[in-house]
Amino acid sequence: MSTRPAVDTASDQRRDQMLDAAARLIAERGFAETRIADVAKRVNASPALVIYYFGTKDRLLTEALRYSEDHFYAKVERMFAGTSSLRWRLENLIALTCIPQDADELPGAWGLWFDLWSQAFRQPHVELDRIELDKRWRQLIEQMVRDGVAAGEIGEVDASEFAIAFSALLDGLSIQVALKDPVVDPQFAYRIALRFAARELGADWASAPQPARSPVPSGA
Amino acid sequence: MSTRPAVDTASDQRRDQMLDAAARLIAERGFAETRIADVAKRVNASPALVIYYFGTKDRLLTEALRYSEDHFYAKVERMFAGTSSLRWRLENLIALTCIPQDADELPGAWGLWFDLWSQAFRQPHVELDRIELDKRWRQLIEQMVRDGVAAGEIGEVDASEFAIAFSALLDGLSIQVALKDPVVDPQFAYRIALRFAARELGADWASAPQPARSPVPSGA
DNA sequence: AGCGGCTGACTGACTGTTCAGTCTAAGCTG
DNA sequence: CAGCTTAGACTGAACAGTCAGTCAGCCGCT
Repeated sequence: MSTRPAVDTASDQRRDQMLDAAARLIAERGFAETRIADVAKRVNASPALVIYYFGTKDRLLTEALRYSEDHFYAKVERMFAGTSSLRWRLENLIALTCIPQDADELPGAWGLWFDLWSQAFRQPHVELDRIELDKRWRQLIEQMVRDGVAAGEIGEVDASEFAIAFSALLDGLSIQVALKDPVVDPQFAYRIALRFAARELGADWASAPQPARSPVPSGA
Repeated sequence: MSTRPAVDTASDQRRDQMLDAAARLIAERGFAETRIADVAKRVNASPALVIYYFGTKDRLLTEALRYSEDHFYAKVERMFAGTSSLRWRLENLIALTCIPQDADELPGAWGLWFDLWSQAFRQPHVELDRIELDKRWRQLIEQMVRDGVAAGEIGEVDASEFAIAFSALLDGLSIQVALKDPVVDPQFAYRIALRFAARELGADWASAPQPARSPVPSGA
C-alpha cells in the first residue's frame, strides 16, 4: 500500500507500537472487548492519538489482526530459511502451531485466530484478507513439500491437496490445544499431525524426536 | 440440570423462543453485536422481559450458544438412529458439517462456532462447556466407528484416535467452507474428509456417491 | 511562522439493567 | 357465585455507565 520501504519515521514507529499493543490486547480480551483507551494506555498516549493515526477503532483492530498474522508468517519463513530438510521443517511447523509459544515473544497468539474468523465470517473486507492469509499459508506448506520431493526426501505427491488437508488438520488440532482440551494436549496434537503427514507423504518417520527449536516450554 | 421433563409451561416456551432468537442473531451478527433489544424485538417482547428471564445479557447469550449446539447434536443423533451403515453415517456426518445447511432449518450455523471458540478461549465457564461439547462429538464418532467394526464393515482400528483426528480435520475443513475459501469449496472438503476417513479406517470406498439425505442444496 | 505530533475536555449516542407498577388468570373465601 | 387476594408475566420510562469520535488549541521542532 505505502511506498515507504520500512519502519522509518518516529510516526511509523508509533503506528507499529499501537498495532502491536492492539494485537496483544485482542489476543487477551478479544476483539469486541478491546477499547481504544486500552491501546492508548499501553503506548502511553491519549485515546485521541490513536484515532489520529487510524481514524477509526475498526480500522485499528483489523489492521492489528493483519499485522499480527504477518509477523507469524515472517517467523515461519525465517525458520524455513534456516533449513532445507522436509522433516525438520515439518516438525517445526507443527510445533509452531500446536505447542504453546513462550509468553510474549510474538502476538501471533491463538486468540487472534478466533476473532479473525469471527470477523471474516461477517465482514466481507476481512473475509478477503483471511482468504489471502490462508492462501499464503498453504503455499508455504506446498513449497515445503515440493522442495522435499525435489530433494528426493520423499516420492511424488500431490503437494496442493496435501497442503489443504494438512492445514485444515492443523487448524482443527490447534483449536483443541488453544481451548485446553484435556484429551488433545500439545504432545498428542503434535503426534497426530506428524503421523498424518508421514502417512500422506509416504515417509516412514517412526516415532518423532521433538524438534530442536521451539520445543515444549517446560521451563522458561 | 432441571428435573422438568421437557418444555411445558408457557413460560418455558417463551424462554426457548428467546434462546432460538438469540442463537439466530448471534449467527448473523456475532456475539458482541447482538443486543438484548434485538432479541426482544424478535419475540415481540420488551428488553426488560429478556432480563426478567435470564437475569443478564451474558447468561442469555451463552445459554443460546449451548442451546444451539444441543440442537445440532440432537439432529446428528436422529440421523444416526435412522441407519447403521458406517459408510452412510460417515457420509451424512461430513455433509452435515461441510455442506451449507438449508437456510433457517436450525440455528446450528457456523457463525456460532467462531463465537463459541472465542468465548471459550477467554471465559473459563464457557471453556468447560465447550470441552463437554467436543467430548460428546468425538464420542459420537467413536461409537459410529465401533459399530462399524462390530458389524464387520471395517477391520479393527483405534476408534478413539480416529475420532480425535477426524473431528479436527472436519473442524478445519468446515472453517474454510464457512469462510468461503475459493479453493476449499464444499465438494472439495467433502472429498478430502471422506478420503481421509477411508484411508484411516482401511476401507476402500472409491469415489463417493453423494449421500442421499442432506445433499448439496441446489434447489430448495 | 508553520507544521506535525499530540492532548484534555467534552459530547452524543448507545444500551444493559432497574423499578414501580399494570394486567391477567387462577385460587380462595364466605 | 361474587368478591377479594395473590402470583407471575410483562412493560414504559428512566438511570447510569461506557466509549468512539470531535475539536480547539498547545508544544517543540525546523
